[in-house]
Amino acid sequence: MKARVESDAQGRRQVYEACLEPCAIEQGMRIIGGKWTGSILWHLQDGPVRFNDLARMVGGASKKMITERLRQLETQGLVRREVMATAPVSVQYEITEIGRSALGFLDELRKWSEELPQDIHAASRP
Amino acid sequence: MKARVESDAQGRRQVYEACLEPCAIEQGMRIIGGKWTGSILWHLQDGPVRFNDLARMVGGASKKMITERLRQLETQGLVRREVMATAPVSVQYEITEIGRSALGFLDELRKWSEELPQDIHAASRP
DNA sequence: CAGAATCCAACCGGATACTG
DNA sequence: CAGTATCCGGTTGGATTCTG
Repeated sequence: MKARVESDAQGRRQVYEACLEPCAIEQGMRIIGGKWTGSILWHLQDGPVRFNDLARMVGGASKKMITERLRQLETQGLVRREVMATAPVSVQYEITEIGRSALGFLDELRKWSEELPQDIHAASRP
Repeated sequence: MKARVESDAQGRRQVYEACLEPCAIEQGMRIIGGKWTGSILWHLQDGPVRFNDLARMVGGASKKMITERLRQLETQGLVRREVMATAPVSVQYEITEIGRSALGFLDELRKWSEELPQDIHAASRP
């Protein structure tokens, strides 16, 4: 999992590349690190939310983005989609148990992020 | 921080958009969610590492990427760069206290990712 | 060794307009 | 309401080559 650098008997350095592929951290980031993904899961933690409400809750994201992320989360099994047979049609999104299992460190991330010196966020813009 | 959907006395739904900007989760992701960023920090946790060693440890990343992420982490104060006056020149990268404070949930992320059903990772490719 | 420079194809994501 | 379709500029990131 973690690569090491050591020196052999002759003092030559050697890199043990134990983290070639797949790296769990990178893999995990590709699941919940996408733009808006974390926010979407976060806003689903208290129960099902309808599409347009979700789009409003995740401030700044376009409906196109919300749709794409939701589709991805659905195929990954982190979110469940339910169509209510009403008129006009209503669609609910609900977090699954797998999705819920990510909320723990999403909260860790939130706390970490909030406690950072403010200028760090400023320095994070391209 | 978290948006809510409620119904008023007349039964009309209302979205309280408490998560407009800045959203701590998104902000945090923009710091450590970048490609290779997590891996870089992860491989610095046991002490300073030289540039080329780091490039080998973070499997799959080009030197260009490693450089870019390291520069970003440096301006954000998560990583410290030290040039050793040797010949040929040697450059060390060391994690700072702020950077170290991220290792906690990076490890949470790693554990979460490792315990996921394998096919989820497969479903995460575009 | 530790990058910088350049090139370029692929992808991302916002804006806008349209639909059942 | 809950999307889909299309356009399109900007960014990303790999490959390659060069340097002190």
